[in-house]
Amino acid sequence: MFQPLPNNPSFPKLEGDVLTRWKDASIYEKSLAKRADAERFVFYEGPPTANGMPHPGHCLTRSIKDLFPRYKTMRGFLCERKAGWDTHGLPVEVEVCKELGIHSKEEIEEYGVEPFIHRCQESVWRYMQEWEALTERLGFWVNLDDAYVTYHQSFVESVWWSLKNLFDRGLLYRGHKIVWWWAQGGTALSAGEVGQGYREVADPSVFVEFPLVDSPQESLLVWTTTPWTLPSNQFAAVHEELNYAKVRDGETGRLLIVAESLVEKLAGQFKRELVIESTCRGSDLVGLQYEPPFEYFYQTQSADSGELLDGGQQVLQWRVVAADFVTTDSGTGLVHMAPAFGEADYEVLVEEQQRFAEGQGPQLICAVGPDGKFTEVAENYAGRWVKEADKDISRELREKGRLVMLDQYLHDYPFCWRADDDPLIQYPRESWFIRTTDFRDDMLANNQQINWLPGHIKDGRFGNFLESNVDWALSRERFWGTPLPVWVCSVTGKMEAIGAYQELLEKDGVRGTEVWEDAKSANPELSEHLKVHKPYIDAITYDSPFESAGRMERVSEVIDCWYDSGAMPFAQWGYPHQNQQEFETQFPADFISEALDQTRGWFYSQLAISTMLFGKQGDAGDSSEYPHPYRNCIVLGLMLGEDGRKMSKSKRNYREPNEIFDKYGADALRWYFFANQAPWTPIRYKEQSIKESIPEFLLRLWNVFSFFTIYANIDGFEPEQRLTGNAGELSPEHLCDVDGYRPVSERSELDRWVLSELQHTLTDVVERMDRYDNYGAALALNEFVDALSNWYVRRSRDRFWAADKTSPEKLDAYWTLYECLITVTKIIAPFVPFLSDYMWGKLAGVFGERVPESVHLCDYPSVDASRVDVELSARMATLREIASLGRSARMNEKLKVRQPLQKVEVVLGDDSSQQWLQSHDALLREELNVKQIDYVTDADEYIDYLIQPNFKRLGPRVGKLIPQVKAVLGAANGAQLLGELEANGKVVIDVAGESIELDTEDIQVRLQAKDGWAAAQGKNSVVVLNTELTDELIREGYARDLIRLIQDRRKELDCEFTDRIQVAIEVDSDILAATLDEYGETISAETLADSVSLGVLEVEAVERNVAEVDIRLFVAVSTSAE
RNA sequence: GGGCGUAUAGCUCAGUUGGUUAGAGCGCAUCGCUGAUAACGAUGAGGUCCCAAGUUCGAAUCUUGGUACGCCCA
Repeated sequence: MFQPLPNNPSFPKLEGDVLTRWKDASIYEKSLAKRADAERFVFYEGPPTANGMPHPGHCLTRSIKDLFPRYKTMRGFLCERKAGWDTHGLPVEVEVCKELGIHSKEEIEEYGVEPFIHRCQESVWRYMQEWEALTERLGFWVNLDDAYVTYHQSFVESVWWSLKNLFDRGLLYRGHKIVWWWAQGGTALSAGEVGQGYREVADPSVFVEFPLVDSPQESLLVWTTTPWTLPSNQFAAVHEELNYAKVRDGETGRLLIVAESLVEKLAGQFKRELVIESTCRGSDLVGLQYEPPFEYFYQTQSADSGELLDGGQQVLQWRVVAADFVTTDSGTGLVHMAPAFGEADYEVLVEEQQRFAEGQGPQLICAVGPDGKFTEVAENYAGRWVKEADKDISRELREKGRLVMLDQYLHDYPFCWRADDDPLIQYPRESWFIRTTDFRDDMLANNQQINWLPGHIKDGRFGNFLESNVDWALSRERFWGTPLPVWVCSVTGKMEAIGAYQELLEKDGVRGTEVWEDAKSANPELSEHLKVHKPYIDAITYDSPFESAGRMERVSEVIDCWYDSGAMPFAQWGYPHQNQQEFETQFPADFISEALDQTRGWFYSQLAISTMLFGKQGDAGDSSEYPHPYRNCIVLGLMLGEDGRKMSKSKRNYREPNEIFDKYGADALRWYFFANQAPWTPIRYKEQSIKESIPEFLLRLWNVFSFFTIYANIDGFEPEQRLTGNAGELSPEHLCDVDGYRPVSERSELDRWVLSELQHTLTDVVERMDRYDNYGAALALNEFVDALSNWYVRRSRDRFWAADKTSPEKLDAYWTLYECLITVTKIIAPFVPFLSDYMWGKLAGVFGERVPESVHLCDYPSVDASRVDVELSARMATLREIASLGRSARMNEKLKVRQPLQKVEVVLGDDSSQQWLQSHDALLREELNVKQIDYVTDADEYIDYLIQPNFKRLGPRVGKLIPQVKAVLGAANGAQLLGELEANGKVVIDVAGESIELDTEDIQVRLQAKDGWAAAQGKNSVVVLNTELTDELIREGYARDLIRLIQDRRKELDCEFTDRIQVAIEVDSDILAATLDEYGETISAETLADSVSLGVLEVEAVERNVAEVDIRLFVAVSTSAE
């Protein structure tokens, strides 16, 4: 016997019970053990960081990350799921700084790097419990006990190994990077931090003349909003393709060179006449030398020149160069270049350097120190904060006669998010780079083989990003990160990279290890992993192999934490120092998924590192075939709040995951994620939508499930008694020998239909899930559950309620529904793992140990194509369409279903199903409440046959004639044409002088009900009602009205359904009185009434209305059930 | 400024290689059911498929150009 179900299911509670069972019985571990020898499906966990609270976006990624591994496991693969944690980086440091109430790097150093690092390491786990709780509550099966952690020694050493590999191949180098620099704090800010600090300010807007060396009365006119960068000017840039004009300044009489298209605009701005004297191309200007606005560098370097690679000499700087980014949107079409203070400017410098022979090109000049103040070189401004010097610089330029115009310019400019008043400046810092640009083509080739979902990522966002690849700026001048494993010789400056801690210890003359040992003995609690971190690792030095007097000391930087995460495919195993085999069997990943924001993050870092190490040019592995390290990648959309805007704690525009779990449950949330939209569309996280996934799917399934258990128990349907021995996984092959389980072919059509639909659904789901299309799969499932509930169960009620508990038909119904439920339970297991396992527990649990203890230990049902009956499916669809059309026609005629009708006539577009439909008359009669159904072939009376060409078929054949074919067919006598077609198998029509032969496939028939009939038309059929009502039919209708009113009243009176009642009706209507007379028995039987009479009872009367006649209804409860 | 994406019913979203009646859920209206019942079902109203031009016999779908919004980058 099945365990009775609670009346009102509480999904959250049920999920709690399931979770407990999973944990107590180690179901996850068993699911892996079962596949121990199976083919692998490799999944990589993109490590989240546990020093922030998990939010709804993480629920989405974790749901998707759970769905496919569960699915693949049930499909027979071994899918290990190693968790991981991203633990390094600036966000951790910032958290700790907040705690300590400090900001700048200096303050951290004052506080002490050592205690600071200790705090970072502790802080990393701050929200660990919340993360673990959420992971578990959501049903994300992942091995948290064996998680990889990016600060762990083994992980760090793997990263070192990879960096040493790159270093040894000459792919790691030092260069400059222009960063957003917080001068007061002495630190660079990440893009994210910079983005937070933009605000609108007014900066000076200056137009400055750069007189040409060879023609001092002519000047280049440039524009800048940062006058303080002018002393560090090195070039002026033009666009080669633009037209430039020499204009006479009406006020000074000087010649200015500006973009031609801007002359008018500038004249207006300067409020002076600018007369064009001549024009030229930008390319004509390239190479011209000019005099920069300040002398500081010019006075000593103006004559410096170098040897060009393609021969000849050229002056190094203060000349015009070409650059593509020059536009005429603002400014003058000529751009002042100070490579120290702009990334684009710096790139120009690098390009220029590359034109010269090694060591001969222009060097970066910079008149500003890291503190944001002018250095000694800028004589009169030395020691002044750059922004504050803007005014004086402008004044000096005016005095020199170089300033054409000074104005104010409103724009957005970044400030430090930690110190509102400090504007950031762009500033060059020395930095380590990885030469990823050498691998651009390899990465592109690798990318081409990746299956991206959605597909546009490949050649869109991600492909474009790879196309415009620049070298990876790897180093960070920070504290909590993987130390860059490069040691420098104190004498020669030569360097080498170290690939493991042990390797370091084995160096000659190694010293400094005691710093860690002392710290550890002073505080034995310290994590061993810290010894590979700052400051301990910095203390370790060794004898230089390059110079006997030299010592090797580590460079001070740590690395970008994106490198850590990108290294996880091998670093999670500590490869190659250990676990070689684990790495090899778990590389590359079959499946990963993260949100769109990881395009330049984890998706890139993984691809880049893998391509460099294991790709065609790599030497670290067996240059596996592309793609690696991941084959399929679902890129999730961003998650938005209730209002469609960014989720924001302060706006409170979203619900906390825990609140959702408590109110609706994890399955509701998961189903909402899987079944509401393609996963890559930006998802609106709305409580209402999550709530709605319950009645839409979960509850509907639950109701079928509940219906089954109730009646199975009433009827004593006990599958566990009928099946002896091992029950397998209750698949068809195990059920087929069971007592009372008839072969499907012997069962009723409805049974065969629903089982066919089930198979069809399964086929669809498998096919879609294999393509990583969870949305399509969920839609198919939803449709099946709807069909099961609203057609199969509804149409099978009679059999479930039949008195004969042992009839084969009744048993068929139970076995069919049981099988459907069992199979659905398995199919939905990866989607809604809680409800499915709960259902498994109830439905299969009756077999005790003869079946797997959890649905998650089952195989995914296997597709049995022989059970799919396409014809039956189509016929049933037509039947359902007819039923629906009948209801629609009644609605239009305002003939409610309670009113019986004598007859409907059904016209079929295609009569091949007619016989079959006729054999289901009873069903249709009941659905439509009619006495008789006629199938009509000659239906000219009711309908027009609209004949249309089959466009898809005929289009290619007749091309331009299609409109005329359509017209000819439309004008033809449809019935006649069809008759001819039927008789000859073809018709010939004349169109524009050509005869075209058409067969049945070439046309499509549409039925159009004629006016004046109570008819409704569908795709395949038309249903015409006979609306003529006899007194007899009317009385029958009234009887049903009365029954309903009485039932309503019973409900109002809170009757138990076994309560007997007495009914009296007071009415002034002959026909109603006659109805009562005629149908008294029926009414009594339907309403459990002991008596039904005309008149009154000594109880409260209710006013009601039947057929627009007022009645007073008396219902008295005569006995109560025990 | 560049790249990518999105725009379809009141709301949230589907729409399969272009095929002539564009779908679902929610909401709304009407009706039904009352032995799955604090549920459920049916039917219906509701659409210039953002705009414009083009390709085509035929465009929500393809092309181009706009507009709006989002994300990434500068």
